[in-house]
Amino acid sequence: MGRISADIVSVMVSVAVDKPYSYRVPDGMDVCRGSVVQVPLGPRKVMGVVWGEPKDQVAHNRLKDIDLAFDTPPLTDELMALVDWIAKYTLAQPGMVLRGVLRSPEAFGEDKPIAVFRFTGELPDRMTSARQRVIDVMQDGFAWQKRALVGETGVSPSVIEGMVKLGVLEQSFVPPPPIVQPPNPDHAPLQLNDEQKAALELLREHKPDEFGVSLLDGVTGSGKTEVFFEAVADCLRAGRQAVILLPEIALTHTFLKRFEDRFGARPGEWHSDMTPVQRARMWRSVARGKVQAVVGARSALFLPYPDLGLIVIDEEHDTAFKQADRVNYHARDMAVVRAHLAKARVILSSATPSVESRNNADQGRYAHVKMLGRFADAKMPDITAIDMKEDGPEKGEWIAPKLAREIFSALDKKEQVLLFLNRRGYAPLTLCRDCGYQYQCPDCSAWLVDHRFRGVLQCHHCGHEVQKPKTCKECGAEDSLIPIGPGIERIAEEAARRFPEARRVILSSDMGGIVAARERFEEIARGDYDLIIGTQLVAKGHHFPKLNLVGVLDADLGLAHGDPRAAEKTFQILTQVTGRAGRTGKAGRAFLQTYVPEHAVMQAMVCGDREAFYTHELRAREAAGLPPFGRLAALIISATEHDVAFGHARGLAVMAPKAPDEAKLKLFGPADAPVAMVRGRHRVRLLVQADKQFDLSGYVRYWLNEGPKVTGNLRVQVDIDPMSFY
DNA sequence: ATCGCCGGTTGG
DNA sequence: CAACCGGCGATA
Repeated sequence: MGRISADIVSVMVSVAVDKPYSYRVPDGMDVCRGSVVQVPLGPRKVMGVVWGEPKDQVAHNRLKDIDLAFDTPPLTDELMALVDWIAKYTLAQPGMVLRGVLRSPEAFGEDKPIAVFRFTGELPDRMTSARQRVIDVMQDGFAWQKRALVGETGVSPSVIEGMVKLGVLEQSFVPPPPIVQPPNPDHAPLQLNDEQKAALELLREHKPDEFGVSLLDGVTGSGKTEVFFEAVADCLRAGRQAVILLPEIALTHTFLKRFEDRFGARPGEWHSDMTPVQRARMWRSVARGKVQAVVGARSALFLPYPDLGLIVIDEEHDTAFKQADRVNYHARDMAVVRAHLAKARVILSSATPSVESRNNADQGRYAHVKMLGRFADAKMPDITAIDMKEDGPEKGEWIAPKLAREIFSALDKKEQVLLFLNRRGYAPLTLCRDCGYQYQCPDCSAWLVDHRFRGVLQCHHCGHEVQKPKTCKECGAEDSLIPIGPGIERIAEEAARRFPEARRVILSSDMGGIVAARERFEEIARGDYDLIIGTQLVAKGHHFPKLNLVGVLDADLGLAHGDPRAAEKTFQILTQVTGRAGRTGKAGRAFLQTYVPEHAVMQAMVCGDREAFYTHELRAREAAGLPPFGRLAALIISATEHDVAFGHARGLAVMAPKAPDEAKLKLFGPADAPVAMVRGRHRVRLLVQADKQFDLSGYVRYWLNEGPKVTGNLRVQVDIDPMSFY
């Protein structure tokens, strides 16, 4: 459309409405498709984007004027098409998807000029020592910011103001410096080994201005980052922007430093602990083409790059890329969509690719770039399974004797040891020895987890907490509560008892947030600790060069549950966590405590045979028609009354439209969800399975439109391509 | 008669 | 999504 001559346009507002609204363009305002505007909507003002010509006729007296058009480049057709595509695919309202693009309303102000001071050459009538010091540092003739000047000279700000009044200094305003310096693709190219060179050549088979996806499938320590940095350099040389998406927790100072070392400038950063002002500046700078490379968490995918050329998804298998609230999207899949629209390239990097990506590579849809680490100094860890049925720990202990012996010997040799247990708190269940009462969350079907450090029992689904009672709240018995099963705090307690000499640290996501966790990672890498006791968090952390022994206390994780991805998740986390051992030069060792040593996942781990795992898992998925060979959609119907939720779900089930035979449509449920109640809402689940080719989004949309009306406190959540099944 | 809460509707 | 509107039960 370009320049719009019509005086009425359609505007997508960043509110949960399902289609664009019409607005009048006031005289003298200039807008085009993609213009970011503010419009009145009912009693308030909201952000929106001019989506095109008006589609529907709106009565003239109801039309309102656009308030203002922001001074920012219009959104590209590519980004607008992405919003439409995601809305259609995930069944979210397009306005809500747009909200993820226009993250901060502040983004559209101007950059504030900054005040600087210069020495005029005039001397004050009365010289003081403070004034002299200021003049001394300003002899260089450069402009100084007040803050810097105060820091340099130690004088108070009022001295500077006084010197301005006397005409000794003059104040002026300059535009703020760019948010980042441009990265230089040729700053410090890395020395690649033969395997890395070969991988880079394969990546380069995709032309820089065409769509293409590569799976960079390389074992831990094979040097994938260096390889995709070179692909980023190629993209920058072609004059297009590149973005690297990381799971939030992996977005550390260390990663940014590596980028800076390679490109001579920091990348644009985008993550959750930026202030709104930083966010606004970054958004604006990206939109104006002043940022060539961004490193960020999942939402960095939605920044307004003028000409995006490369998207790297590091740790592509990580479930953190799936957003589970508001709009249900998987950043990895949406990256492929965006790249398709932008004629850009995608690199999916992982040591444990998702089964989906692996299958796409096997089928030739993605280029499969393998790095098996034969040329790097990385050695595969030597993994042993400990059969808990035969060689389990003593009663009241969780560390098997064999593992304990290994820990002693590693500590003797001054090697770091990691004990991994994916369970926060002290004990997952508390019960009364006298009456048998199990402490349960009042609002969820879940046990309350004993968090002994804080003295509370906590629900891990809704966060509900109670002080741990002295007497049983059911029978009143004193000191009768006993912890059942281990959590990370209990392992720490056992470790303190058995390895008192070791310098120990606990790492868990409920202990201080992302920033604290990153600090701990750096201390660990420096060697400040001998024994690291951690949850999932440590698997995603950074490289620990001094770590040589890993003990996985419960390798079975969620294998027993009905989650179709349980085996994959277990394989990925075990590979990651055992891969923490012995990364520099020599092979580390890992021990898996398991009740099912014969399970395919354990066998693949022990034999170091990742291919065996993928072959086995792909075969199992194909036989069951599960992703990537079939498609799934999950519907969670919830309400405060169980019967209401269940009744609605049953109503939906009987109304399910017929699909053609080749769709291979199967409907499961309704059934209570595995976690049947969360935050006081009963949850009932419907699961739809269909052929890979079938338009499942379209089917579900039609179904919900035709089905019974959602009223009262009923809620129907749709999750296309669900990743978890709780 | 009035207040406050809830659920449902609307917004151009 | 957020504001508003109307209905209804609790309250003065």
